[in-house]
Amino acid sequence: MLDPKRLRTELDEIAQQLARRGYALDTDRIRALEEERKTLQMKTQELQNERNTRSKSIGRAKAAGEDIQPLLAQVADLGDQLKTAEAALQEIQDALQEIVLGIPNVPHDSVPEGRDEEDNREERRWGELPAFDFEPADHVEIGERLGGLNFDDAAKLTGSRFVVMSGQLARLHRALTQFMLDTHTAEHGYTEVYVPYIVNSDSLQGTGQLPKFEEDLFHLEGTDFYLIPTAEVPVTNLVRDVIVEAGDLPLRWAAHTPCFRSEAGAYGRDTRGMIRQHQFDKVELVQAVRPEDSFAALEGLTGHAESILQKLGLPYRLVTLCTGDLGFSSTKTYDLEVWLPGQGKYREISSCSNFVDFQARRMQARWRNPESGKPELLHTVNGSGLAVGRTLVAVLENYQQSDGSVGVPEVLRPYMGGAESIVAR
RNA sequence: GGAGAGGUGGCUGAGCGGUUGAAAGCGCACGACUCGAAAUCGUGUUUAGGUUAGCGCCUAACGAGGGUUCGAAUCCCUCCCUCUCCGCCA
Repeated sequence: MLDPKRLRTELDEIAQQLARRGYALDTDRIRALEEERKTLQMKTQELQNERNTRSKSIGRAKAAGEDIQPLLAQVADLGDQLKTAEAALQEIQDALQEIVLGIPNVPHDSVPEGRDEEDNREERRWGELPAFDFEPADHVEIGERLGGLNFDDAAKLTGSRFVVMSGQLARLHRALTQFMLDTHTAEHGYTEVYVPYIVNSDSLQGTGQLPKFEEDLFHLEGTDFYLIPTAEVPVTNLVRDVIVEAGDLPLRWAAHTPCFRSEAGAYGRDTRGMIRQHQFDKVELVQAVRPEDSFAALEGLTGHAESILQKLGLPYRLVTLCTGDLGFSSTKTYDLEVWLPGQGKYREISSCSNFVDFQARRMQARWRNPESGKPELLHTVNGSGLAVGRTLVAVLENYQQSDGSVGVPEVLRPYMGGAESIVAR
C-alpha cells in the first residue's frame, strides 16, 4: 500500500511513476472521493463532538439531581443524523480503501523502463554452459527414463500440473531442500522457521495477494482460509501488527514450504514437466530491516540465493525486471534464471524483491526508531533460495550423462548417502 | 466436540452504564538530590486519523464485528483467540 498522505499531496507525481509500469491511476476519481471524504469526515466528527459534549452534560445534570428530560429532547434527532453521516463516511472510506489496496508499488528509479520480460536487463552471467556430445534431453525424459518422475500417476491422483517423484529423485528433491536450508542458516544468518501452509485473508492482504489476485489462490470453500502461494505470506506476516525493537533488526528467516498456485492465467504455458505446477516446494528467504538498509539487504539476499546455484555448479544469469514485468508489491526485483540445456534457455528459478514499506504499511509492521522514539514502518525484502522443483529440473538437465544417468553435485552427496550418480533401476 | 473461565496501554493489573484514553504498580525517558552511582523524590510516557504555520484542538480505538442507550471498556448478540477440565486423535 502506498502512503495515503503522499496519495493526497503528490497524486500526480505518483501517477507518473506508476505509468512507468503501465498502470493508469485514476487521479480524477481519487481526487473526487478524497474531497468528499474530507467534507464528510469533518461533518461526522463535528456531530460526534456535539453528541459527546451533550452526553457529558446530561451525565453531570443527572448526578446533580436535575431534570434531564429537556436535555434529552435536545438530542432527539442527533442520533439519526450521526448514524447517516457515519454510514456515508464509512462508504466513502471503503471505496477509497478498495482503490488504494489495488494500487501497485511504485518502481524504484534504478528499474529499467520496459513493457514485458523482453525488456528485462541482464546484469551478469555465472558459470560455463555444459557441453554435451549428445543431444541433451529435457528433465521429463530424463526423469521418466530413471523411473523417478511420473506425471501420469499424478494426473490420476489429482489432475494436470502435479508430479509424483520416487526413489532417488524423491531423495534428491529432499536433499536439495536440506542443503538450501542448511546453507542459509549456517552461512547466511537466517533462522529456520516452520509455518502454517494455510493462512487467513488478513495475511494475504498484508503481503499483497489480496484483494486483487484471489483467482491465483486455492481457497478453502466456506472458510476464510487459503493455501499459501509462497512462504512469503506466512513468514512475512510474522511481523504483522508488531513493533520490533531496534536491537532485534534485521530479522532474517528461511522457511521451506510447499506452495500452491491455481495458475489460472497460465493456460497452455509450460504444460510439460515440472516447470509450472499447482504444488511445488520452495525455500524462501525473508528479511525485515530498517528502511535505510533495504536495498543493501536486497543485494545481500540475492547473493544468498546465487550462492546456492554456485555451490550446485548450475550456470545462471541475473536480470533486473523492467517496470512492466515488476510484481504488484515490489519496487525492485532481481530474477535469477538458471540454464536449462533441455530447453536451451535460461528459466526463472528465484525472484528477489524489495517491497520497501509497501507490505509493512498493509501489515502495520513497525520498529521503534530510537532516534524518534516512535514506531515507524519496516522494510521487507524476500526471495526464493531457491524453488526446489525447478532446481531439481536444473540438476537433472545440467548433470545428465550420455548413458542416461545423472551426476550428483558434490555438495548434495552427503545428503544422498554418498551417491555420486543416479542410475535407472 | 462438551463444560467452565477469560481477552484492558511495553508488561502486571483495577474498572463492570456517565467529567475513564483508562487507577495502581513495574518498565522506560527527562529532571532534582549525589563527586559519581544506587536508593529516593518530581515530571512525562498508547496508537491511528482530521485540522492548524505552530502551541493546540477535535475524532476514533479496552480481541473483531453488530446491537441497546442521550452516553458503552462496562449491558445484549455473533465470531475469533487463550486458559482449565472431560472426550477424541497423528
